[in-house]
Amino acid sequence: MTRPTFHDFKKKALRDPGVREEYESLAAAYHLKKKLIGLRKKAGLTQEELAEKLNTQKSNISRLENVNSKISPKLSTIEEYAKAVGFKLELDFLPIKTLKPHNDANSADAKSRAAD
Amino acid sequence: MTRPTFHDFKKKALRDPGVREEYESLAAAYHLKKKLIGLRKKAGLTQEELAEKLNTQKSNISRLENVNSKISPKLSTIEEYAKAVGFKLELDFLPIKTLKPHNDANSADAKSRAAD
DNA sequence: GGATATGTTATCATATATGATAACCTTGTC
DNA sequence: GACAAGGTTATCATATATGATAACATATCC
Repeated sequence: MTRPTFHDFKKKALRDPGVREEYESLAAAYHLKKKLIGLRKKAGLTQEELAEKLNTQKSNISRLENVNSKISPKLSTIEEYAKAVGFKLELDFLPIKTLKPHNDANSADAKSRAAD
Repeated sequence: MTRPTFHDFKKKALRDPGVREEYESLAAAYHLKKKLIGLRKKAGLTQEELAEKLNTQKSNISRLENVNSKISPKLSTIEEYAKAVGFKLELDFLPIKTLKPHNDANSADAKSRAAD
């Protein structure tokens, strides 16, 4: 694959505190939905086709993907969506960085990554 | 009642090919709850203390963490929990290895992922 | 224009997560 | 035994995600 993975991008981007801040804010709401759309299209599926795989309606897929909708989906919904488009959802818990006045070269952030 | 350990659960689940399909999500759910408990304890909080930080009741925290509960929490619930114990939730989508139609009895599929 | 494909929005019904209260169970301490 | 701390379970009320149907909007193609 020529494109950098999300992990690669993330790793690099998070080194920059400015980028990190934006990343954090986007992560929750906006990023997920764009991510889902991207995965679905990568799988070559329309909303209607995906809806059929998930035994639901295209309007519900639209609502899930729509940035304007304020819903916070259930975990299982995202998991099923991911599986239907060929991906597995993984949850990572990253320690919240308490910004110290000066931080050394090797921040312990990535090391103390708390996910499996 | 006695709660099943993860190994008990895994053995039982993998023994029956019929539940193989379900294994991923169930294991993920089991893992999540264990993960949450670990993070809370690492933060040095009791269920009651965490409940207070989240403006809710300890019984609700228990329900969320309890393996026996069949709920699939909202993403926002997990996010808020994580934040309250000092972590940030990140979602990653990992491509599912597409298996060849060669499915004999001991496919290593679930095995490789189940390793912890 | 008419038709098709894709996605959106509105609305209602239903399922389920969460809030809240109370009772209960262990374990430990006195 | 009495008590407290930490966690569990049951139950009800409420909030909200999801299921379902229909109408609408835009393209695109004939």
